[in-house]
Order: sequence, then C-alpha cells, then structure tokens
Amino acid sequence: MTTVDHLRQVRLGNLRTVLLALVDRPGSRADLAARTGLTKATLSNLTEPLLANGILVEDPATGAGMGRPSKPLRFHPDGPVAVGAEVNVSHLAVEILGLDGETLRRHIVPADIRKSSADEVLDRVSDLIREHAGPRTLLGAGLAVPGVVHDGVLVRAPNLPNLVGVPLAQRLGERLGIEVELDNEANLAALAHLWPRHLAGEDFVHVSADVGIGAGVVLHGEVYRGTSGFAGELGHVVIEREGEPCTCGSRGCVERYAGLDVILREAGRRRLDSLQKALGAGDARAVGAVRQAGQALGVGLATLMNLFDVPTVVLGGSYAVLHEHLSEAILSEMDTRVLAGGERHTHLVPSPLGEFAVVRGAAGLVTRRAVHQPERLVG
Amino acid sequence: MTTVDHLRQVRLGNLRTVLLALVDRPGSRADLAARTGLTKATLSNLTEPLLANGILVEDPATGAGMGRPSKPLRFHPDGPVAVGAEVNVSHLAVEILGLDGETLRRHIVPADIRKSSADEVLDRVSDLIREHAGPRTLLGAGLAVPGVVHDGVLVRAPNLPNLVGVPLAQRLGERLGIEVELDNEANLAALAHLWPRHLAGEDFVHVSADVGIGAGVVLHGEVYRGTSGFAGELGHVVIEREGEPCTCGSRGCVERYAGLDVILREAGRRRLDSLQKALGAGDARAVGAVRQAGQALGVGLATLMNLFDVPTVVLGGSYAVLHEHLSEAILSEMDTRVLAGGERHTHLVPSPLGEFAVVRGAAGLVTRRAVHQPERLVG
DNA sequence: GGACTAAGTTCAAGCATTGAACGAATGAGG
DNA sequence: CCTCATTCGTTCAATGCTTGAACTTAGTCC
Repeated sequence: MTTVDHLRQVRLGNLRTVLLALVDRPGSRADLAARTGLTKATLSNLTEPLLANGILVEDPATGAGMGRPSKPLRFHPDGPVAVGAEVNVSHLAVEILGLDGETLRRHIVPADIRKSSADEVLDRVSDLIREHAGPRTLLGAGLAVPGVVHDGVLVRAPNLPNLVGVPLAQRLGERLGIEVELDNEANLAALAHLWPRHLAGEDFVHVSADVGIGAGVVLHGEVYRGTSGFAGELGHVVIEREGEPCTCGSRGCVERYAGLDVILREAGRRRLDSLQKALGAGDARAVGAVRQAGQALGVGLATLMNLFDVPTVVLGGSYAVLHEHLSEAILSEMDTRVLAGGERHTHLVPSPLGEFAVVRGAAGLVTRRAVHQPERLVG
Repeated sequence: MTTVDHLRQVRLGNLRTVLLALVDRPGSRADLAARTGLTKATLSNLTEPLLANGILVEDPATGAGMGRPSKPLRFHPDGPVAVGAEVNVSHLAVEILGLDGETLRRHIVPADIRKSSADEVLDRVSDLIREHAGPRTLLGAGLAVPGVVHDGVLVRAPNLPNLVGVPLAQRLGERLGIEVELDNEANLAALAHLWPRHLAGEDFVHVSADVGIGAGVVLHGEVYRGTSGFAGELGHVVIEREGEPCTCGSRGCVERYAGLDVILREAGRRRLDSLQKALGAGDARAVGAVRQAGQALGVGLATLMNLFDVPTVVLGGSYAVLHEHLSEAILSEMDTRVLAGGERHTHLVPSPLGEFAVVRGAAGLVTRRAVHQPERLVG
C-alpha cells in the first residue's frame, strides 16, 4: 500500500459515486456535484478521462433558465455493453445491457438441452451472444444457470446433470474472449430487482419457481450467496418433518407442495398458460391447486421471514404469473406465522420484470461490477 | 465532505487496522508495521496520540536478540473499559471488559424480575454496574435482554412484559452518564464468539435456549440483525405446519419441541442441573427427551442452513450443556436435510464461553465499536 | 447593450502516507 | 574496550487528490 494507492482508492471511490449518480440519471457536472457532495472542480477532473475514453458523452448545452447553460453528461450511446445469458432446461436467453441500464436487445429461444453436452450448450450460447452483441465493446458476460454455483462451476443441478462439474464460466469466456461470471438464476433474478434500478428496496427476497423453488436474498443492497453458494434454498425448507419424501433426501420440503410441477399436476394441466386460462375461467380444481401451493409457500416464507427479517418478498417467474391467485393464501399463512411486534409488516409484490428477469440480472452483474470497480473503465 | 474529511477517513481506517492488530496481540511499532502493511513512520505517527491519551502504553524495551530492542505497545492497563450487562428472567449479570479483550470482573446474580417494574430493574442493574466498574473510565455499556430490540427499545419480550416499550438504553444511559446500547441476548451471545476473539470463524450461527430459542447470525464477520431486529428467530421456524400451537400464533414452531421448558417437562425434571445429573446416570427418559429435542432442533437448523449457508453452528446456553446428548440427533437430521454438493459440511460445536457469553458479548459491543470507530479514542 | 446568473475551469493550499536518510540502542567479535 | 552489524524508531521532503476561491464562459432578462 503506497501512498499513491491510498489516494487512488479515494479517487476510485469518488468515481464510483459519480457513476452511480449517472446510472440513476444523467446530469451536468454541476448537478452531479450537488448530488454526490463533491465539488464542481472534482467533477470536471473525474469525468475528463471518462469522456476521453468514450464512456460518457457530453450532450449539447440545454439553455433552460438563467445563467450559463449546462451540458449534461450521460453514458455514451456507443459505449461498452454487458452481456447476460441464461441456460435453462427448456430455453436459452440473452440480453445486451448498456451501462445506463437500458436494454439494447434481448431474446429467448426454446431449447431442450437436457440431453445436450456441455460443449454443445456453450456453443449455442456463444452463437446466440455473438448474433445479438453486434460490434460494440463487451465489458463481460454474466451466465445464469438453474443450480448451485461455486467458483465458476455448477456444483448441483438436478435437471442439468451434463453441466455439473464443468467450468462453465471459463469455457464460455474462452469462446467469447471476455470475462464470464457464473451465477445461480435465483440470485440473478433477485439482482435484476436491485440493479440498475431499485425495484424492491435494499432488502428483499425474490422467490420464483421453475423446476425447483429458488429464493434470491438481497441484504443491505447486496445479493447474499452464503459460504458455498447454497443460500436461499427455499425449496428445501421443511414444512412437514414427516411429509412427502423429496429428491434431496429430506422430507416435507416446500418444493414438494409448491413447486410448479406439483401445481400443474394438482390442477390437471400440462403447461403454465393452460393453467392461467383455467384460473381465468374460475376452474375450481386449478384455483384449489394454486391456493394449496400458496399455503405451503406461505409457511416456507414465514420461516424465511423469521430468519432473515426483510420487509419485502417479490414473487417472480411462474409465481408472478400466478400471484393474483397465490397471494391471499401466502399472506394468510404469513400473517399468523411471522413474528410481529411494533409496526412490522411484509410487502408481497409480483415482479414487474417478466420472463427476462434472469438474463437482465446476469447482464447487471457485469454493469454493476463495472460501476463499482471503475478502474477497468478508465484504465 | 471536505478534502480533510477524505484524508481523515484514510487515517481513521489505518488507525482501525492498527487497533485490530493490537487486539490480536501486543507488538512494537516495527512489528505492527509489518503486520498491518503500513510503514514504521506511519505507525509512529498513528500511535503517538493513542499513547498521549492513555489508550496505549509502551512497555520497557525487551532486548531479546540483536539490534536496538523494541518497545512493545499494548492497551493501557488503566485505560478505559467497557461494561456489559444482562437482564434476564432469572438473573442479572455484568462484565467489565478491557480494550485488550481481557475480562476484568464479572458477576451473575439470581433475580426474579418478572414482576419488577422497569425502573426497579434498571436501578438494580446500574447499582450492579457501579459496584463492579470501579474508578476507571467507561467507554459505554451494552445491555442484553431476552427479546426483540429495535432502536434501543424492547419491542417484544413474552417473558418480560414490564420492560416492553420502555427506552431501556436511554434510561440506563441517564443513570450511568454513559452511552448504552441495547441488543438481543442471542445476537450478543453470537458476538461474544466473534469479538474480541474469533472462536467460530467469520460466518456462523449461535443457537441457545432459555425460555425461547434464539439464534444469533454472524455473516461476513458482522452480526446480522435484519430490518426490524427480528432476524434469527429460529424458535419460530415451522417444522410441522399443523403441529403444536405456539404462543406466537403459529403452529409447529421449533420452540414447541426443542425449547428448554419442553425438554425439562418431557424429561420429568424441574431444572437443568437435575436433568444433567439424570443424563449422566443414563436415565432413559431424560436421554429420550433430549434426543427428541435434538431431532426437532436439527430439522430447524437444517432449514436455517439451507437458507443462510454458513459453515458452523455453535451450541450455546443450555444447549452447550446438553450438547453431548443433543449433537447426534441434530447431526443426523442435518445430514439428511441440508443440501449438499461439492465438499460441504457443517461444523457443530459447543460454545466454550459458558454462562458469561451474553454479558461478554454485551461488553464486546462497546469495545468493538471503540476499535472500529477510533475517533472517540483519540478525540 | 449592460446587468445578472449559473456552469465549468484553473490553481494554490492542505494533508496523510511514503521511503529514504538518520539517530539510537543493543549484541557480537576481536 | 572498541568497532561493526543489526534492528528500532524518528525526521523530512515528495507525492497526489480534493478543495474553495477566483476566474472564464455562455447564456437570460430588461
């Protein structure tokens, strides 16, 4: 740690606050100075290299009002972008995200990859990315998978056995020539609600169901992953100690009562859209199946709330689609089971992000890192 | 944020690393420089005001080896100290803790305060503190209570209704003329295993049972309290959705199966030491009661591990006493129910701190803050 | 056109750390 | 006893980033 390093840290920290302010919204140097608490002088100084490097652009002066007109700064429309990619049991998806938080392109393709080898899957993903990325500089890529991730490797994925143990981040990185970060789809769906826009506060849990049930936990504005990447495994929270046996070896896991497969089976439907239609028509069996799942999920969520104590639960994925028919049962269980005292209450909200939450989070992983560690942008 | 502030932050940060190194063990300026990565010059500079303020002392030179002998620095033996206090249903306790992590005095007195008013309790506590504190400067006090705390107020405490809603931190602070911080006993027992000595790593859960079951959760070297102070309410994790009704309004809470009162009742004993004796004698009813509690606790802990993913569980309080007869059942449930993958395994260890864990944590709250925010020590 | 206002730039001052040079205190060896 | 080697601790000029004030620029208002 030389003295230079210390001062550099201060500078990088200030650079970060400036970039964060710009992610929030564009602004002139004077405006940014006011918003960040830094001085105009520092802002001129900090933004100069960002403009030189093509990260930011200066818009033409806007003369609204008295005094010298300001020249707003914003992220350069042709600046570097981030890639998000998702590998799932039944589909692949990509999203291209700018540093300003705007989605440039996104795409989902159905794909049954259960029987594909890891290399086949990675080839398809990298083709998909190249197709959509275009000529712009890539900051890096985030890759979402349905399973537990540790150190860039998928260590547990009951539905994608062919990908387990493969260094997916490294392999995809080699194909694309950029850095790739691997993470769990539940964590990334949660991140998408935190970055680049705060859609659910700084502390919340995002719950979604596909094959399993996954919760992405956000504490103090950071995705919480646990020591081994297993955090937030809501699907295997026990609600009946002698209940239905689960594939995980336990019994009475939430997943056995509130998993999407269970809901569909109980409702006598094969696909989510068919279930949705039935619910719309007031089909009693469908409504009952969803309500029962809601009860089980509510018990699991009550346990989760008693342990994490976060103010908000976001329902994502299939749960977002079903939320109108789920919420009542969930809330009813939570009301009776979550410890109360003082004026505590839980918000239960559906995700506004739809089916692109996961890829958006994957891309957000990259833009977030770029803003939080701006040394890469100016170096 | 003036420029001075920025540089001051750097200085305070370095001061903190130096103090942390000194909490670990005493050392000369040269030794501390090597351990912290700072230069000898900086160390002379940083420690000068600490010596002047009587926070540190310079020991006489120790001439072991060649070269100029070093003069080790350590916390001044007559320097300021922290107070820890505990108010519980059946006892009061205090501990006086030095900045070096040494316990100077500690004391527990039996007391049935269930019917006492808040003022009566606070009077007794402040008398007890004054009796043990002696003439030394007090950095502040930590106050532990069995219940949920928010903003210095006890908001939920089924066993101490007279204290609920009272601004305990403020009231005790007025009596003693120092700053008092209020916290939950579970959090503080956990803190005692983190500070001033790392007894269980940087990520762990401390579980103990008295009247209820409380878990103190430590994530990334910080006690995690949640948004409203409700985090870690393991006692009200559900293990049987239609199980025994609980006072909290829910059903099938862990507390109904693994609480100390339940264990004693099932074992046909009135007090912990009597149960202990029965266990030692191999009393089948006692052994069975403890094993059953262990199973229930294991299910709850498995759920907790699937959500928090920490590598270590510390059994404290009564559970530490019973751990020999509890561990097997707990581990057996956890083995089958905690998601595994890769080389993940959980350590289950009894607390080494005995009945003083809570007060020690309460005092540690204060010394920890003093070291982490050293501006108070030099100002 | 002149007064006014606000944006952006320039520049000396301030400050914590650094690294090198220096002084201090001891052991080893002759 | 004296000198050298060794290590500890202090002194001091240099570094580099932010700051605040002064200054320049570019508009509006009357």
